[in-house]
Amino acid sequence: MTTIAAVHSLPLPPLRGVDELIDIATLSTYVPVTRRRLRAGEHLYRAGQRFNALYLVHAGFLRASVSSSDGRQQVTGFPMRGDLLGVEAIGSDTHTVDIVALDACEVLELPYPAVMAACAAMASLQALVTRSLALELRRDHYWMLTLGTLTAEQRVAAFLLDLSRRHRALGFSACHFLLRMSRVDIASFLGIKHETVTRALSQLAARGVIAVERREIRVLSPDDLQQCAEGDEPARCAA
Amino acid sequence: MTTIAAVHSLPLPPLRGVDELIDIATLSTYVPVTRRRLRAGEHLYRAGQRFNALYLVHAGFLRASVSSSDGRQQVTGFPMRGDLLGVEAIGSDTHTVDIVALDACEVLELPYPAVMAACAAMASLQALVTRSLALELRRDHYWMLTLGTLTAEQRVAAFLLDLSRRHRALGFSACHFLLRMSRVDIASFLGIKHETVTRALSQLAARGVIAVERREIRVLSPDDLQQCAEGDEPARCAA
DNA sequence: TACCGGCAGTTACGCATCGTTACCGACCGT
DNA sequence: ACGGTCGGTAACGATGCGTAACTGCCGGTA
Repeated sequence: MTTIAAVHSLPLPPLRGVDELIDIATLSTYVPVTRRRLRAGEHLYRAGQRFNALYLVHAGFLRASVSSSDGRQQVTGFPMRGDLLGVEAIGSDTHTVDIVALDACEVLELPYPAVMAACAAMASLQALVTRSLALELRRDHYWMLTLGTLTAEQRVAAFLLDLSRRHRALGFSACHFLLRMSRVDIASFLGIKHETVTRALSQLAARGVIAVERREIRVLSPDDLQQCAEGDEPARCAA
Repeated sequence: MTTIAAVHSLPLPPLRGVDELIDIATLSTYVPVTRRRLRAGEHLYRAGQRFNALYLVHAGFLRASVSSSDGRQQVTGFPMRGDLLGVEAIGSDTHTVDIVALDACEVLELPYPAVMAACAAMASLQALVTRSLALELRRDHYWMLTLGTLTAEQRVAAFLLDLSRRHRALGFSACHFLLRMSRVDIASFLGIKHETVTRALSQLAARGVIAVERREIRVLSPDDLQQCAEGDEPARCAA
């Protein structure tokens, strides 16, 4: 009621204009863009390190996480091609997030003072950075909603659905892909335990919604998966 | 080990430079700042509405929330003086968040195209907006960590601690304040049920850490509260 | 190639935390 | 005085956690 329920299109697309940003950045004489390769397990940067560059993911999959002084750790996302990393450190002098490559990655390093200087000269670049920041914020809101209101199995379904869509947006198959991250990583991201992730995957597989073989996922019925990721029970047979 | 555990100072301070931004904005001939008053329960804006301004909270307390098409709702924060609202809509043409006043509020409305135009002319204003965005992102990361790794009671303790610190940062008392939001709001924010919030508050009160009388909170022992909000059990007597 | 150790993943079982339901009291505005 | 909303408490039960054992894959090594 009231005006219209808040239906912001939730499964947010990755940053548009990746190539646009690449063009802008590389064409700019202000910004000396360097290409950096990472092997699986290698850190792009760690929390506490001095912040002096933004990074645009060009290929590969990564994991972002934060941790507290008492040792707790929380995965906050799984960046892939098109995502701009490091923006959360703007205004701080050190990073607050750990970024680690899950497989072979290639990122473009944009030295920070230079980027900001270029932003002052190029409104389009500034807009791109700001929009990237805002997009990230909306993405976080989506996951807060998901983690705050859904059960363990629904979270896993929502996670797969998100991965599926992001893969499609990058030109990969939406119904057959590889999980680059471990069960533990998924569990941390979703705020549950890794056994529960396994249980949920098995459950979804048992219902024929997906097929799982270790890290290989096949989405057999996207509609059912969508159903599983939503608020209410998907199949209430007899009650 | 490695470099040093990721200990980014977590209970993040509210945006510094509130008055700075006010000055910049009001002094600017580009931005026609208008003051807007809200009564308790009134919306500043709703998800789906056209995005055409940022808002700087000057006085009062508000509640931010997102919701999904299937009716789920999640409180994402409780903005107060110094917070810049609407930034998450940058790059979108409609809002994705609901903002409602919890008591009498006063906000400064900064028409959006004008602000961005002013940003182009004033690097300091641009920096302020960008930093505000990044700060919000780090705040979200902190709450993801808190909600993902702590038990219900620890979350409530962390919530009180955060409120306490924000009050102090604004010049209010850190050990005696009023909850402007209902138990249901707190529960939604923390990803638990309102009865559990009540239980946790009662439990903390029983231990003498705080005193609760409806919405009136007294922090009797800040250190113990801090202890309760941290990873491990605060008091392991015999085991 | 064959062996072996280690890690990731899976499954089962018992249990604790938190959700559910219900009821009651306090405060608010009309 | 009244009804409604909000808050507090308690009993019950289910979701998901902890532990533990087992499997299979992959690395190294001889």
